Amino acid sequence: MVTIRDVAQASGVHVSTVSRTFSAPHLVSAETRNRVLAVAEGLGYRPNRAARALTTGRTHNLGLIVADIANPFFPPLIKAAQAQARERDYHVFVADTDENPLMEQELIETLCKQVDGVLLCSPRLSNRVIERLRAQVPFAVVNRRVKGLPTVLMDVGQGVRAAVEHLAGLGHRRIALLSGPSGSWTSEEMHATATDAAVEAGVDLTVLRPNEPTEQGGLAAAAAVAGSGMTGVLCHNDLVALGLIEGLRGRGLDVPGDLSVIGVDDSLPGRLNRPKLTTITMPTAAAGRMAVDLLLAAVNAGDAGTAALARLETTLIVRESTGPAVPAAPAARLPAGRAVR
Amino acid sequence: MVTIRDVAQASGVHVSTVSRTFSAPHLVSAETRNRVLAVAEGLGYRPNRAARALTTGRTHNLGLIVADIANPFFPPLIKAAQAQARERDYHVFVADTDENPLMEQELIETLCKQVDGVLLCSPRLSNRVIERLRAQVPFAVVNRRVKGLPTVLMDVGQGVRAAVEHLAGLGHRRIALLSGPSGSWTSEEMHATATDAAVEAGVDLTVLRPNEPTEQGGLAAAAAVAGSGMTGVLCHNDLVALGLIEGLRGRGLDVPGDLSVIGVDDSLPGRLNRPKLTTITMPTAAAGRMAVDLLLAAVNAGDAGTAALARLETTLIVRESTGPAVPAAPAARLPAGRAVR
DNA sequence: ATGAAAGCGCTAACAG
DNA sequence: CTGTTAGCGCTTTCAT
Repeated sequence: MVTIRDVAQASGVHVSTVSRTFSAPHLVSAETRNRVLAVAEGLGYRPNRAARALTTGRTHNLGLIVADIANPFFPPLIKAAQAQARERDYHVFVADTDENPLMEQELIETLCKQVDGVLLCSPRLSNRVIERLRAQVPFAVVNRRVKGLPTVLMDVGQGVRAAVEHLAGLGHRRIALLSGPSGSWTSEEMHATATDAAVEAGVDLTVLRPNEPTEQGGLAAAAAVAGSGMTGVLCHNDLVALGLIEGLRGRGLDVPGDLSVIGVDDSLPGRLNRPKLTTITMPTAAAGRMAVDLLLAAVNAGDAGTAALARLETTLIVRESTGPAVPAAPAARLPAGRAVR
Repeated sequence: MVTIRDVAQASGVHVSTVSRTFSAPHLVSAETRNRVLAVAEGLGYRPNRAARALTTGRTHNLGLIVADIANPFFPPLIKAAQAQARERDYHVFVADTDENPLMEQELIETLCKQVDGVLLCSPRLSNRVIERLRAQVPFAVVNRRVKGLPTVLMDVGQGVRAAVEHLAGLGHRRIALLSGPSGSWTSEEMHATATDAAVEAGVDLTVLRPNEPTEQGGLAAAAAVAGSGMTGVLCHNDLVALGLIEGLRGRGLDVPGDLSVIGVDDSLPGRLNRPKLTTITMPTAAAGRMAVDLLLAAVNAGDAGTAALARLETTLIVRESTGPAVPAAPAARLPAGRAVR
């Protein structure tokens, strides 16, 4: 292993000069700097960040904790966060908690010594625990409100409102919300906004909860939806929507012919599905970048700065899984298109 | 920050005793050990891994480098690798190269000082460079053959052979291989095996290459496939297959009615698609676990051990995107089902 | 602008 | 079994 000492020796200067060449180049004469740089290059020298961390207290590492790497919601976020971090000369540890709060806590505690900050994505941990842990290491949070922490929220409410209006506009009078796990900020937000929007649009909303946030959850919910008279369904995410469509199909129901289904995430499976899923985009990549920047800002500000809160817009993308309502029961048949409102 | 020194002071022993309590407990009397442990617990002491690394030379970190986190092939592998690593008390840096070899090299070089080993997944780097870099840090490789390096191969050949036989059995006489980027081990392997298998099965194989390994690549290839007389297509991965199906559909061609399409990966989008994609499973999770274990073995053996090579089996999963061949041209109509062989 | 020296948190011989 | 000491690679005063 080639160290700062080797470089110093080979270029005939003291170690501190080499150190400065890398961490405070302006304090070194151009001539010396170039010589040192050349020698370092030749020797293949790379600063040891761990050793540097020991003196500076800065590891230049970040921790990124997610519930489930394999959930298609996360990869774009991870990718963006990791890219943004590297842009800022940070490396990132990625850890998966398997949706387990204890694992999450354990992870934070073992990771915190090697990172300058931790990014929590849709954490399952209680706010209480997060607030306690926060003494150990700076946090930033995605899709969760924790008092005083830098936060990035993907404002699913906007999209939900648009989705409800879209369904109402297509003549759907009875709609369902297939809610996700309770305790999730996104779930609560969806629930609250959908309830409001339904009242405003004059449609009837039934909340079915909680559902596994997976294809299985959607599949299982098909039983409750089919034959219930509800013709429009807003699902917790694309996976649930896809599962629901599958389950409905198994019961001889067509989407969008018989029912309209909307997902959330704008994930790859939804885009590739037939019918292409009408969905609410979650700006996951932007959230990842943003969160890294807020986290880094918090890290560099110490406890000084006020915690930033970024709300990212979501929008409804209308594709093929929604269409005009077809009354299931002998109800008044409405003209196709915008019947209500 | 609470250090080993604080614990030593508070429990009335010397720092080295505290150190031993954590890194070599058997060298400390039960009584002392318990006292130290209790004090440490009370103070919330956590060993600083970076500092430890400085003396031991072991960081207990691993680097995991992939071409594209958002490609659905990788997340299950990342998840499994990361879980396995944690099981062994290792943390993992995850980095995305954006399919860029230079980025890959740069990443390896900056990461290598903070990790005990690097896991390269489907690397885009040339073997020459990898072999040079290997002096810096131990490697393990997934889906690439590099002389002397611990390797995990997902033996796509088995699946490809089965796929070709499956198509032949369904009466397809002219089949296409939508190959991926050249230089990829998996691509080459698919190419070689498909060629062999086609000869053995007595079918005509046309290789279309190279294609972007994405939905777009498949979509673009639809033009070349439609009306070519080829009725069975084996694609580089599920995404390509899905794109192809989409493109075919746009040209009024039905899958599996008019053509049969097979993917590779058994990814989520393929499972959720209609028709459900016939595909070759890639045991990505197993590969991730395995690769971590081989890497750790290499790390602990120094340069001693012989480089292990693990070949993981792949198998064909027949779902809905393949069916009996329907001769496009006035060829002899064969009985449905297994017509050939 | 550069050198000297101390020290970050921890481990690893070596004594005792 | 425990204390002493030196040092990992690097940064950072403080001198010069």
